[in-house]
Amino acid sequence: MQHWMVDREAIALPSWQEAIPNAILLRRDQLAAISSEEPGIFWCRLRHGEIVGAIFPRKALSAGQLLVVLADEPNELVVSEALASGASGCCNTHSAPEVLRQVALVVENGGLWIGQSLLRQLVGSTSRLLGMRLPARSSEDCLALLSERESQVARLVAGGASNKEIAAQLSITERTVKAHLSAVFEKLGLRDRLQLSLKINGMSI
Amino acid sequence: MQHWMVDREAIALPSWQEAIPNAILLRRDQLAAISSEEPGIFWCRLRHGEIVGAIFPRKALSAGQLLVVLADEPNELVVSEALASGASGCCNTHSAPEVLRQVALVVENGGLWIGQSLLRQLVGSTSRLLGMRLPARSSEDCLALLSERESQVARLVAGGASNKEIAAQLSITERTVKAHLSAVFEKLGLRDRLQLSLKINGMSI
DNA sequence: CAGTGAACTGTACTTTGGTGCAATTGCTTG
DNA sequence: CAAGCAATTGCACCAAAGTACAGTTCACTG
Repeated sequence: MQHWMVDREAIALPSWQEAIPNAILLRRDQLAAISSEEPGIFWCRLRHGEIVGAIFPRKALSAGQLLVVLADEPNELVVSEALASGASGCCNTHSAPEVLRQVALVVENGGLWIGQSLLRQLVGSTSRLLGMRLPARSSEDCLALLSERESQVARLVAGGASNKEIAAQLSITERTVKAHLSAVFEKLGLRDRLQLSLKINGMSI
Repeated sequence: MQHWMVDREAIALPSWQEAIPNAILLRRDQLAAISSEEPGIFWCRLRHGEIVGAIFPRKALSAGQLLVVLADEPNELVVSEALASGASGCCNTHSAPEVLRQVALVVENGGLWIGQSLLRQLVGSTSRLLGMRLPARSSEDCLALLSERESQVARLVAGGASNKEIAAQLSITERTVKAHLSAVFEKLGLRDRLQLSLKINGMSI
């Protein structure tokens, strides 16, 4: 997988080079010139006071291209803004090489990565501010009609999983997943998994 | 590093055994008997409605001992409570072995681990509370990539329609609907109509 | 005019999803 | 204990979804 290091001054830190030796270093103004559709990860350094949305519009990313923000001064707001701008991760500019490699691993596999201290901040503020649940979802009502297992399967379907994935996740056969799903469709009066997804996610009756 | 699997019933899932074959399985009531100072990771399964604080007080952990919560029904509140109770990670009870190994790796190195979907929930709620908008590309951004006809088909799919229904609606062949959909999947990097629905409706990715 | 791209369609194929019928296990409750 | 329900799985079958390859038409543009 290709890695691009994007910096205002095109200055690569030693830790970056150690973590990802074969990364391509770019200045921001060279970014437009890269019209490649090649899948890979853009590591974008954010200096003091900058925000991602302004210098790396999310439409600049093709399918299969990911964005990780390296923040000089990481904090709650930077992380939120980065994630909202389509980044798959946000960590400190001066993170150790092992950490950067870890981030790459997680992000490549479709995960989100947030540094430990930042995560604690996020969790902390969420806990403090949350107090109670916001959405009295309609999903609660229909999930209540289902058995425990049916409910698990239904939620996984609602998240976009295939029968094969659900089977692997729950360590059961694909046939069993189908059995549970048929029961769910019957109980909720639905036609297929797409309608189930809409129901669980509160997008329809 | 030692691993302890702690469960109310001392039932080990196959995925756990595959991920960490040499873990020691414990019932919760056997926990007190373990007065070891040995460094390691406690994997504590949380069943429905349970909270960590009640069954695994943080003072039970010695220095060098870490706690990871395996939640049967992971959600925002469970994660918040787990992290607040001193856990270093929280993921789904039925996570795949590769995921569990990934978690172990991160946690052993002093990191915090939260599953991708949970993290998105956390970030989402934080963003909402901070007045930001996470799904900035819910409909418009990704629909902008599509042609007029592709966009129509995509919206109908997002509403739960089948190919046959879409064909009837637009007075074209079912084959043409499939052609448009394949183009949409290609452009947006999606796998099937369910993922498209989630994307259009701003429920995911 | 030549080239391009969107829209449209066909044949044929593979994969995934969903159902019907049947059977086993284990736990719970009258 | 018997009855019932939840969970599990197999086999077979059909329908729906999705892909590969190929082709036409039409409008627009350099």
